[in-house]
Amino acid sequence: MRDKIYVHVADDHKIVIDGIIAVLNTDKEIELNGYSLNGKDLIEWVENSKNKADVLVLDITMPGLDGIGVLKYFKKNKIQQKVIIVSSYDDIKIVQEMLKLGCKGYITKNNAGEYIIDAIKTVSKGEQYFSPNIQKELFKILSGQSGLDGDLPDKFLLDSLTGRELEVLKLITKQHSTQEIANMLYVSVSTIDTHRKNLLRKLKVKNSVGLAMYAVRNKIV
Amino acid sequence: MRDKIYVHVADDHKIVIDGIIAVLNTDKEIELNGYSLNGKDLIEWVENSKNKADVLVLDITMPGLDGIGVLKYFKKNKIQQKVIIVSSYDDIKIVQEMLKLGCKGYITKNNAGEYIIDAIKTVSKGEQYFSPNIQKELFKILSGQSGLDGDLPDKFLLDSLTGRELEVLKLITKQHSTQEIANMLYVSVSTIDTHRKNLLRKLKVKNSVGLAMYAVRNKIV
DNA sequence: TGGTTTATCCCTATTTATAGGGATGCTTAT
DNA sequence: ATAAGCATCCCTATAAATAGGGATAAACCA
Repeated sequence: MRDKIYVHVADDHKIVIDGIIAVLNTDKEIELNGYSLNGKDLIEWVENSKNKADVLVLDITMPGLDGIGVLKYFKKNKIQQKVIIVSSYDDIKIVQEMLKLGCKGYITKNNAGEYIIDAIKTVSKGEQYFSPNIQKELFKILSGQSGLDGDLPDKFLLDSLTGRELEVLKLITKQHSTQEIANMLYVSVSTIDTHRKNLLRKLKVKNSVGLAMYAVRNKIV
Repeated sequence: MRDKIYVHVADDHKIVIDGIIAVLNTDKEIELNGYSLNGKDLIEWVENSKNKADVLVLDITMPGLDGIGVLKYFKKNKIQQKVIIVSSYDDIKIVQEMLKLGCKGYITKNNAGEYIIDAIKTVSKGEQYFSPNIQKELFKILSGQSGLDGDLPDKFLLDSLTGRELEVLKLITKQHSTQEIANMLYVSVSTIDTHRKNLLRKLKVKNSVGLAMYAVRNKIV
């Protein structure tokens, strides 16, 4: 067993990585073992580094392949990695989603600095770690005070869209009519109508303007 | 004149502040003079600190009162503060908007660490500073390579909208129908129809989705 | 004062979008 | 193997948006 805990960090904002590095440097047991600015680089690093990191610290939101995508990749390819999610979201449903995907720890960005060292040490021992505010939420669930029947935030609605729906959504944001989209995709107007209907339902918006707003706010376009 | 440059940072994510602090600590000329986690706290600090900071470093997106709101407050109350915006957005129109509101520097988050010290030193001397990627965009604008042969930049289109049209545009982006908007503004459907018609013409877009895209891209919403 | 803009309203007509419903092959996952 | 999800298509209706046109009172500014 190594005497140090090797950590790899991934976040699309370099300044956040700088912050994490600054915090991690205060602890002599923890050693930073490189960082990645997006999910693709991270996976490449993991695949090529022969598992040189004990713990991965990931942001959820990254351009291209994000934290969710990385966890999915790990799950699919049966890669055993201890992952701590650092996220802006303090929504308990997202935490659950991440846990399902196999992450071992979850801390929110607003108090990451305080708890990240604890999180890394705990997770490296094979245990789970959640920052206190998340723990509080988890406790609410266990004690039956939750609102688990509520809605998931936008980011997770996006996951529920099929490839075709996403394609149609993009064309809608380009101001194309249903007829035009049907022509472009060589299908009937009915088909696009159905796709749009499903989009409205899934994204819980009222009309095509809502679809456009959703798309632009979630950086689909 | 003081021998050090005093800096105050505001960002809703503590970890980002940690990152900025870590970077600023590498320079002995710069001294951190507190931080705020939201716009309200920042303004309070500025009002009560008798201008003890030479430069303010602000995130655009913060809960409650954000960077934009802070700049507007400064402008309205004629508070002279050198503000550097640190933002995730690299959209030139947002930069323009910030400049109009009186900010002196603009750097993107993805390379904030690299340029923030330069930015602070430059701005503290009374000059403006933009990170290289933003400079590049600005240069494109100035050299007329930004686009389009004949079309006015969005910013000028925006100026041509009347107050009422802007109001209607905002309600459209909130997914309200013409009928609903008419009820809200206590006017007839015909009136809103006319406003929408004029919006489509002035902004040169095809439909309400186009209006929404315009609005969100120009930070109207 | 006279011209311009703004906000308001109306008409006709066509096209598009929204809201239900149901149905059928085809692939994917358990 | 059988259930679930996906992409495709159809039907009936109504609501809403788009595209022309024109009109008027009030406010604004030169």
